[in-house]
Amino acid sequence: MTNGVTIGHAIEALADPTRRAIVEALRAGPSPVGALADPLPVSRPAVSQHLRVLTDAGLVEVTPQGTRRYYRLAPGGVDELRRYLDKLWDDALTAFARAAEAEARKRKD
Amino acid sequence: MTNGVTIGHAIEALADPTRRAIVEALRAGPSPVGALADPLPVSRPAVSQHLRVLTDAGLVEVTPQGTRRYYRLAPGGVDELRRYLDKLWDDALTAFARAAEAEARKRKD
DNA sequence: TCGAATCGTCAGTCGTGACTTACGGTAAGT
DNA sequence: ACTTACCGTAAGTCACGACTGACGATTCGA
Repeated sequence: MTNGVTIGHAIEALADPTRRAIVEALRAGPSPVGALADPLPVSRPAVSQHLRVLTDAGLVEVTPQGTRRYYRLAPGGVDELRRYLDKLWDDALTAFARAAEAEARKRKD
Repeated sequence: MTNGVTIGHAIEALADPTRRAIVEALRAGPSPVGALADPLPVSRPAVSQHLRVLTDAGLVEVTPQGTRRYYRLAPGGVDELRRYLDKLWDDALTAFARAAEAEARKRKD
């Protein structure tokens, strides 16, 4: 798993409540920093730092446009996390099935 | 979104590297605490505390058996997180498509 | 019944990261 | 050119959580 670090970064990025709020806001579409910070209970520099973390994690992307920078969700980064959890869910189910089968076999004697 | 708190707990639980290592180990099947702590670079009490967090998040479940307690992945908890990311991915894609369409329309005049 | 094994909890330490204020830099409008 | 708006970065503070060591509880085997 060579990209496990990246997945770790993505999960750790989404772990912070403020960062999740930013991501939630970006679900509606691209937005500049000020508009993101406005409804949030933290300062604008704090949002800038969070956006930095989200960008490094590959979850958001930027497009400078005049004096403001529009941030948007990066489908690729989200997809990577999604695949990871899909695989984890698969393993959880097979482990569950295997345990159930072992239980049934033990009950039979 | 009444269960947003639970999802937050699940993501925050998976944010810790040690906790992710525990989850990775549980992918193979149920395991007692000692066997989980053995290959890890932390003490057994630390693993116990991590399992407590994972249990509260609904990601793992316990089955006491004699003096030892077998922990296993909880497919339901993982599935909840999976659904959340699926939806997020969906929104990211539609926002992306909408932005592309707007760009195309702007380019046309 | 007595020792050994397995585990959860408690109290305390310590590093990490989220936050604020202040500052500098860049682009648009007048 | 000068002002205004928007933004990233730096330095410093502070709370939270990950970890350890010690202790008590429970269960099984001798």
